Amino acid sequence: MATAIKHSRQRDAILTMLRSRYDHPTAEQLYTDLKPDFPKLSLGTVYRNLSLLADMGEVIKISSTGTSERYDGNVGAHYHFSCEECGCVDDVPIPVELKLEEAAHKAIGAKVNKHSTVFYGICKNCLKNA
Amino acid sequence: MATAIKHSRQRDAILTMLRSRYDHPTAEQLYTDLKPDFPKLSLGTVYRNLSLLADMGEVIKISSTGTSERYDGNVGAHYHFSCEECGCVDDVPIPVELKLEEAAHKAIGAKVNKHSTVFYGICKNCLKNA
DNA sequence: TATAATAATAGTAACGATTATCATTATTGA
DNA sequence: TCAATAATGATAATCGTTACTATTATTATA
Repeated sequence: MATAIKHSRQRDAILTMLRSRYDHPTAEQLYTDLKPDFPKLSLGTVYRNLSLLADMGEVIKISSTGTSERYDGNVGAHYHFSCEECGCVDDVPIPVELKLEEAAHKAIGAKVNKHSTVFYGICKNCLKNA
Repeated sequence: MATAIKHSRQRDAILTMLRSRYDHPTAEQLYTDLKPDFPKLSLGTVYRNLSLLADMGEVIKISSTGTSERYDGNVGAHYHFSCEECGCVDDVPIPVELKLEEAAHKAIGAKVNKHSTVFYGICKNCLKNA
């Protein structure tokens, strides 16, 4: 039988924090920001819970050009923008073209579960400072 | 002044091989497949040239969920599909929605240079074997 | 064609993000 | 309260990628 999942204050805190912010933090950033509340928190615990939450569909992992993965507590379909200058990742509030998934399915015969779109360029802030 | 670029048989071979195949190989795969022709080839050389070629716009780096980056010799705008079962990455031959870039620009005020879309699901082969 | 200047390579060490290990702690059901 | 066991914290290990450096290959010039 599947292993039962037990509650954990750390996991709750990770999910709560992810849902309360919109900067799509890395595991390291979450670790740093949760440290004050959990002085004994371990980075491994953050990673372990993030992948657990991702498996459970509570969290989304954002893979973009750059070193580390970022996480998002908003699991609804939406787009992201990644700044090539400062590395920030923002949400892009425009309607998601879900019909592309159907088109992709027809084109290659695969079962398409989701799609991920990341826009790349220079963010508003970096444009201003240039 | 900028450092001049000298020819290199290795770089040519990497680019030629990338352009001749459609499986979006990793640096490691390219290294393995080029080894017979270049017995002294170094993995570092493959990485160095891939990022050089990417900077020159001759090659595209595909970031998807999974461990290593994949590379594509087709630099035209197109979509990719990543199989959650076998890990293969295929092209998705459907028209690219370039107007999304304009919509993204209007929505967040950023300068949008490009966008990358990856579909996720189960590929045709894996569906057949299931 | 030989030579000098220097970019690129091969080999290897270093690095950083992520995962695995394991003794200890926290959660949960009885 | 207690027993069973999942989760943690601390740390080691892994793996993809980058950096370093002596040697080799390329290229322009004499």
